[in-house]
Amino acid sequence: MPEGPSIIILKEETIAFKGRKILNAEGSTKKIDIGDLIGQRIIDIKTWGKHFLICLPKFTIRIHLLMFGSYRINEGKNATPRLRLSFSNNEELNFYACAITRIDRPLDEVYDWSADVMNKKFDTRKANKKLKEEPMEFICDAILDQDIFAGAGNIFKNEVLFRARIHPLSKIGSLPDTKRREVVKEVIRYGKDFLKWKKAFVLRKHWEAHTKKTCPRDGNRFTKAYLGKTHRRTFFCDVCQKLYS
DNA sequence: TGGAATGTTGGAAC
DNA sequence: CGTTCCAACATTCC
Repeated sequence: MPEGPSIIILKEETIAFKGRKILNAEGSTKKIDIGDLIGQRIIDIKTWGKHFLICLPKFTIRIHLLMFGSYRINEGKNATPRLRLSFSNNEELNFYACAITRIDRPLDEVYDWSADVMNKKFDTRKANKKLKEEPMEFICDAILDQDIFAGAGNIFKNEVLFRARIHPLSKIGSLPDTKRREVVKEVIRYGKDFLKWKKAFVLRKHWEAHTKKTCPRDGNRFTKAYLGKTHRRTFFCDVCQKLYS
């Protein structure tokens, strides 16, 4: 479900609930006091990276779908929702297997919108600067760093490195300037492609590296390895993806 | 059918 | 005290 573009789709599907009053709230979440939501009006719906944000007058509900989270709009499914919001006209929002937290501070204090790869305010120069400040980091870790690329996930990582022809264990500090900038550019470009393809239900069809066995460029067998700080699965071509070390 | 996967967190270990 | 490591969580698919 959940890399940045999927959360954009979630927002588009729920933005009509902006202005609606929550008539009832229930669910199995223990991280927030659900009773506080009842009677509140949704004043906005926002996203930051993989965070889905339901803004109420005095606080915000943050929903993170993690790896397995899901949602249903105006219907349920055969599972206990972590959070269900009910509205007039029998309309409802259901969220399952997600992490829910409450944010009491102003969102502009909590979030740097210019780090969100799906936000038009994303600041390419800042991202480049942050990358430069971590020369010893592997590039595969940097792409997953939500402080630099909020919303980018493991699919982004594999696809972006393939597009830029960079080996995942390249050190940031060893990348030529043009290559480092290319990474930033490709993250944003892949975000747009991801959103477009996901909406058309053809995301997987367009994977060039993620889960793939052979390189579409040269036919070489992809390497699959669990790399970086978080040991996430990484697919890459030893032939065409250059190691900068 | 056991294992793995688009992810994060919190606490233990050092 | 900072950093690193890992278990835990939870659902779906092959």
